Amino acid sequence: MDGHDTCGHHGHGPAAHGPARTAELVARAERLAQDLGLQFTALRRRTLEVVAEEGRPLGAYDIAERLSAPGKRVAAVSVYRALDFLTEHGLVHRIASRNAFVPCEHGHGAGESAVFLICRSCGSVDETISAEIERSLDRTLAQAGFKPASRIVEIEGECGTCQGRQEAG
Amino acid sequence: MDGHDTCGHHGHGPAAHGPARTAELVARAERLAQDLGLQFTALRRRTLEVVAEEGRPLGAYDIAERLSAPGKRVAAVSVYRALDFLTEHGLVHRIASRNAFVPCEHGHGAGESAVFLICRSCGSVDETISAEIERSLDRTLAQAGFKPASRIVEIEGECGTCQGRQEAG
DNA sequence: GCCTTGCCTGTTACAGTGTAACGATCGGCG
DNA sequence: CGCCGATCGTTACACTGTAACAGGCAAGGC
Ligand SMILES: [Zn+2]
Ligand SMILES: [Zn+2]
Ligand SMILES: [Zn+2]
Ligand SMILES: [Zn+2]
Repeated sequence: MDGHDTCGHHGHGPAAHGPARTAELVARAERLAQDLGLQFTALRRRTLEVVAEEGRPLGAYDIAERLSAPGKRVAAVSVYRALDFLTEHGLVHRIASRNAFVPCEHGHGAGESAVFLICRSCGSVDETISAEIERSLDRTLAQAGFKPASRIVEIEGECGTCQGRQEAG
Repeated sequence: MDGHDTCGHHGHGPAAHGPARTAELVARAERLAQDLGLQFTALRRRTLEVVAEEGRPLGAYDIAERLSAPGKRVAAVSVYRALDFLTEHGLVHRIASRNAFVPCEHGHGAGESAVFLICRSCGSVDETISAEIERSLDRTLAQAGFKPASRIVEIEGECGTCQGRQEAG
């Protein structure tokens, strides 16, 4: 019953989606690993937490920097491998137009594809699911005789919060 | 009356869209430059021709290589600038998921956004326009209070030609 | 216990993508 | 001529992503 709630703040600050969302995602990852016999390792967990706690798309090198400590440096290549795992299982999504990653906000199956609304002003990314868009796409693909495997739908523009801000300012 | 004709071959070979399509695109560019008082320079023209004559998405560095002659090397940065011009005016499109560029096949206005069907087997890219998808997207965006500026819709999968090929082979 | 196997991670090196900055060139205009 | 704007050449650099190889570690068979 949440739909596309957008959380009301849109990431105007580092607080992001909060620890609640993060814990939810981690729990989902643990269930998933349990069920499929996969390893939800410490690196994968920390990578997921970093992505989930940031309120905007993060590059792999940014993630590596956040995971690194003065004595313990995490190389970007390790982050890429963790991100491969997380994206394959739908825990994070890659934003192709930004070369960056965001946490999944919906727990959708592999069949449902998401629409990403990317704000040019504040950099927030909102993930929504629309059955109507799915149907339109499926119809067009069937008509063209094209068998889809993965879908990328990314809209750049201005989110509701930033529109109000500009009008008021 | 062409719609999404797909040309029947889907780029299975270097012949691409043929010189006819290329000339058509160049003519469109010249009209556009004439009307808006822009400069359709030699570099921009040659870049457009290279992209149009290839039957698959080309990277900027590939384009630079094709434009270079033994004594005259074209740097990638120049190609990027030419591509900026061409994409801004809808003559070529950038495929975000491939970091590559394809010629526009439709002459659509800035308002109409395209759907790109990218075949994983043969690498061809088919550009289609669907008013139905546009409407679905607009409705979803309006509902979310999001003001769109540009849209990216890229579907990866298998084109009709390659499906038939695999069944038959 | 010990060895093998598979998976994950660390490390290095490298290829590919994209941009910033500066200077030269060219054409239009007073 | 001198100025100005746009384009282009050149260099240098930052960012993104992958290949290849070595070490660690847990599980399972002997
Ligand atoms: Zn998701
Ligand atoms: Zn915003
Ligand atoms: Zn087009
Ligand atoms: Zn194909």
